[in-house]
Amino acid sequence: MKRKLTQRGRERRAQLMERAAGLFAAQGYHPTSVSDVVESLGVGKGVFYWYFESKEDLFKEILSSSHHELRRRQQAAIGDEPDPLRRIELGMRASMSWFAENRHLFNLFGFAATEERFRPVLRQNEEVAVADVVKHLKDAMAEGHIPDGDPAVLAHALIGAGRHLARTYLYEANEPAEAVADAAVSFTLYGVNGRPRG
Amino acid sequence: MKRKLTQRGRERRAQLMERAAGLFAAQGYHPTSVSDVVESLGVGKGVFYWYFESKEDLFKEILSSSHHELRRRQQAAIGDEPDPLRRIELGMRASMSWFAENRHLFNLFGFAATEERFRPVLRQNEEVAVADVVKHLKDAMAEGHIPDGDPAVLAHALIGAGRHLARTYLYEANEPAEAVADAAVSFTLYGVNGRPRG
Amino acid sequence: MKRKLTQRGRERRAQLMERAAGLFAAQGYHPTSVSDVVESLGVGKGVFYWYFESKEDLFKEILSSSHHELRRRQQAAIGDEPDPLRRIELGMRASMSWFAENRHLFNLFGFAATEERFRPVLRQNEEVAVADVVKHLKDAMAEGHIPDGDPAVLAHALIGAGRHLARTYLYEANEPAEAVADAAVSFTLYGVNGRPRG
Amino acid sequence: MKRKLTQRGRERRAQLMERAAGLFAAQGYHPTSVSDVVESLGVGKGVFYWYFESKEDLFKEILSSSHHELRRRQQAAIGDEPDPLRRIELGMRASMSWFAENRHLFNLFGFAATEERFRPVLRQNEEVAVADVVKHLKDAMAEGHIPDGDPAVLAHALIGAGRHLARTYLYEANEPAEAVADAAVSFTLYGVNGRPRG
DNA sequence: AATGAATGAGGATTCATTCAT
DNA sequence: AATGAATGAATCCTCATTCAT
Repeated sequence: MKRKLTQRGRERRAQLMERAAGLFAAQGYHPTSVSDVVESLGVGKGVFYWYFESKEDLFKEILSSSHHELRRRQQAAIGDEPDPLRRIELGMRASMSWFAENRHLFNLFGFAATEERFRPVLRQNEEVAVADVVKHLKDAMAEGHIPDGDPAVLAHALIGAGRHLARTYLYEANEPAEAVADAAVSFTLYGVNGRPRG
Repeated sequence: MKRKLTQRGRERRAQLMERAAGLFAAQGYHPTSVSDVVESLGVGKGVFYWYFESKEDLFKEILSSSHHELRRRQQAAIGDEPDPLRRIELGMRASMSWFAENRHLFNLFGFAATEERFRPVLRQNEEVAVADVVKHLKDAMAEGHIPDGDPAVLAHALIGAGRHLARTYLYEANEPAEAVADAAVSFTLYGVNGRPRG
Repeated sequence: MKRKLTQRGRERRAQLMERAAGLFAAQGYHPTSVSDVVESLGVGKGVFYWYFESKEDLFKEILSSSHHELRRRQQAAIGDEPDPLRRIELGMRASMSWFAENRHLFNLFGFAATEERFRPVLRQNEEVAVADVVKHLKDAMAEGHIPDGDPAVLAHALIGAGRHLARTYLYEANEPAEAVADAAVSFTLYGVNGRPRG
Repeated sequence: MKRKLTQRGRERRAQLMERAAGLFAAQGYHPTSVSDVVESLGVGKGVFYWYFESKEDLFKEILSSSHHELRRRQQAAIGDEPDPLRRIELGMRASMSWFAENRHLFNLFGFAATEERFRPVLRQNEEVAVADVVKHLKDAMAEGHIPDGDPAVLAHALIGAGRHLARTYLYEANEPAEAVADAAVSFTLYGVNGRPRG
């Protein structure tokens, strides 16, 4: 598959993904047909299969490319900040603002978890995310900012907490991203340190 | 619809629901066909439509009847316990053990949230659950066990926390129900009281 | 099949036929299910198959028994009237009043003509009706009331005209039966004689 | 729906309609399945739903497009004939020859009258037909060719008579179209004038 | 790159009919 | 005579995918 795409081709592809993500989130993956997607863009069906191997493939692409995008946001926010705990905070804030802008994706990830064939993508996203955080945590430990411990467990907890807060307060309760980010950061660092810093 | 069912009929119906719930949880709602369900029971396709109006109807039935069952478990556990906080604790423990036995339902509820037509059922379940807890909380406030506050907010928090812990530790991490129940109870009462009791 | 039926049995059977005729006329033969019929009477499905071999059989029964009923009405009206032309007139008037009372059957006969399997019943009804009229016409010719001619052709014309007038004015235009009968009788005798009797 | 069709597409669509009309007429609407139609053309099932929304939709299309075709025939026959009574005659003759070529449609229209959902289409066809004739009748009255009267009533009578003659003599008795047309025209003009023109 | 057309397996649902009680 | 339950073929329709142009 892997076509070489022109600029225009890349735009078309992105357009299809975005439209599909919106429809999947609104109506569900299965209730949304490939026809729905292409018709809503006013193009023929061939277009779809020019850019994607299958509907399933498209969905997986959405899942992983969303994660890529989120990660780019985190990295941009972190820049070359030297303090590892501060890097974690910046990443968390960036994530929260991205979640806020992409609330509809919660449904997609929620759905993906219910079918076996999509779980591998979720797992892979997860691994990448954990590895990122683990890196900062190890640095923090090495530099003595936080007590030693299993960085993977901490990373999972941290990510899980952030995601849960996002889902609960951004998606379900519609709170402002700023406030949720504050809560997440505070909880995160508390948790990481084991107790409030005096 | 509303048929008069004999004993045998009620059993068949329950059997269909249980089998369908299992398949839906394992493969997803859409990928599971009505044929899958009836064939796995070795009965004709008509049987399904004798007991349910549609596949959608069956799924809604599963959602709400699961909630009914959970609630029966809570009520049985609570009995006529007079202390309202203790009632909450008993309810939480009962829920946790039910969650442990019905881990597969997490997938169903997760999926239900992704399609508009199923959300009303979820909302209704939620309302009932909240009302139950609110009752106990009001009693606890009236009797001076906990400070006054908005009982609905507390109830939501309590239920949300319990459900999240269950999903995280029972479903994803496979911890023993007992341990998770302890954590949930402790967290719950902390939260309710605003601080640890000395 | 041919069961020996008790009085109650005959009533049940008649009740089923009447209800079915009503539903068939209102919704169409195919869109009306056997379940519709029995449910609308609040009885089980077994009842239906106790009295009729099949849905098709029931419909044929309705067609031919309706015709029987009409014929009984005609014969009762004719009694032992000696004048053959008067017998035709009385038969026509009786038919018209029966048509008026059973307007809904037009739909059934109209439908029956569209499916091959029901046409034989219609044809048989037709033959009986024609034979009846032919008898009177032959008498009228023998007695010199009308000129000789092919009585079968005349009978067909006569029946066709009557039926068309009934459909047009009773069913579609909702005219009173009396008036339509007058028109039919007048037309009929005109036609038979070739010109008005001075 | 409303697709843009290529030449080939329009042909396919017409082919489907013609084949379906034939099968519906021969076997009845309900006994003819969508599979029957597509299989008899050796095409896939999806083709049907590419061109029609549903079986019901197709049937309605047949009903109204048949009427359109008949009307086109009438208009072609009438051309720019200036005499309104002559226009009616030409229309009647054209209709009769079209009826003769499309005898099978009698069954379809007969069936359509037996189910509520199809009656609106029949009614609409009727209205158009009546309006056409009314126009000519009004002209004829204005020009003094026929006495004043309610043109709608006359139009209904005229159409009804023509249709009945067609059904009786073309469809049931298989007479030649010419002869039936003569009879219809003669009857029609007699009727319109109230008596033969000297 | 893109379109209209076509495929055909698969899915939900209906329903005439039969069966056990 | 009658009921609730069961059967399973048949039906309409959908839709991911492919093809010809």
